[in-house]
Amino acid sequence: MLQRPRGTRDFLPEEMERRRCIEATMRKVGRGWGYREVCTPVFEDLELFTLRSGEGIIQEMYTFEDKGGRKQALRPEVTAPVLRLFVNEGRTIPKPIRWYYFCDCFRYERPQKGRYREFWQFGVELIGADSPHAEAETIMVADAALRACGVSFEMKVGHLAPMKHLLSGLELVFQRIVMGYLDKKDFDGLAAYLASIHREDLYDSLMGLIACRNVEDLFSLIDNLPERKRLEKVFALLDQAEVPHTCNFGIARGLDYYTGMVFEGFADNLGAENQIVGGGTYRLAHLFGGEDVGSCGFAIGFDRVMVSLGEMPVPRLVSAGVASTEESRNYAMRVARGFRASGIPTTVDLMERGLGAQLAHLAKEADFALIIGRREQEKGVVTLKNLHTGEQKELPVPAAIDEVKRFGDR
RNA sequence: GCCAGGGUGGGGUAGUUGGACAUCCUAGGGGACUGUGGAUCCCUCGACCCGGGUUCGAAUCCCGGCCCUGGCCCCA
Repeated sequence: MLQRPRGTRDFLPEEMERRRCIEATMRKVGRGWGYREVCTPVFEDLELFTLRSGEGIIQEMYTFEDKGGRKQALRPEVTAPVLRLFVNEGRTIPKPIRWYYFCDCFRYERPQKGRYREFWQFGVELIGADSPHAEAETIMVADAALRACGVSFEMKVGHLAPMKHLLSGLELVFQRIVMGYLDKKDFDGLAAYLASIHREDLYDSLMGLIACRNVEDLFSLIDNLPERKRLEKVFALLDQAEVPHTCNFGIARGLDYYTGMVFEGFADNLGAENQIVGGGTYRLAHLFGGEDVGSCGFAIGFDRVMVSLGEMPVPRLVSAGVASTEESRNYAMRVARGFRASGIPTTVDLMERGLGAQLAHLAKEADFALIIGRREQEKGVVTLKNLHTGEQKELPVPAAIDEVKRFGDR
């Protein structure tokens, strides 16, 4: 038998309803902060992603050559496509640009809990602004989105400037290696590496830096940081907005295009793959031939949010189904049309079953049964049966519709 | 790429010191039943992950692969 590709998932209606509900919550938060949805192709020129992240990522992407010989890739993330979109079409849009997206992405990696080869990301990009207010807003939106969904998480906020300041005496390649060790929390490896390049002196200050838990700690360690004012402002804004967070100046985010504030959020109840959001301030547009605009953004791992939330109940549309005798079928169809026109999902029997069997089936799927036979047809009414309580009464169609609506969505 | 544990009808399971038609529940389909049946009765569909090997005989033992679940690595 054919099976679905490794690392992918099928979703049955119940789970889809749960996913759509959470998705709608995220969209609503994004929209509420003034972000509007954009959509980019599911595949792009491979170069778009290697420009952003380096050749090394090719082995973790779904790549292919199209019939014209072009090297293509399924998108492994959405920031690069959105910035490409900005460079192509966004130049004349007034800044700052607030965009959000909800897209599926693809990575060829070994699947495990919270990691799939096809996964969904909700993210925002704030293009053309990287002020402290912009940086703070980005974190606030991420926080609001996760909070609205009911996720329990911890937000760690940092800034690249202090670390770059400490490492300013090193060449860029060495800086990256050091930041790699710090990102992995491999302190033994770090010490060994620093020794190998004869910069043991950096070890203590680096360890001091990552031990900082607030800006006061930080500036007692480094008092001549040029970015001091803006950094203080970001954290002050977060405090004023009462966005819970911890400071962590060891966040390196492993990429060169991040330029300032960086942040990561971790779900409280997940295993190895517990990072549910990541973002920061970056400069990327110039790589794609655009103007060099500062931007901020984040991406939420939607599937991890779903894993973290578990099996929560979701409001469901109240639904009805017609149980009718064959002779009254035409009248029943008319009644069903009226219910549907009022926004109530309504089914009719397709199996030519008896009235009893129709009711038996409806009891498993619907909230209300609309029993329709000769009696109802002659009087122009419907017998409305609440399938949860078993109560039933004869009502004119409009009154029956009101009754179902009054029952409300569950 | 590495480590551990697992794969029996659609879902959940019994059975593995090798031995007959592979157990049960549930879901699905058909019929009886024709104004209340989420019922009852009858019938039915449907599985040992794949490929080799050992053996008279393999769901059961061995090897390889695939997939699943965790973890490591990576994580844009």
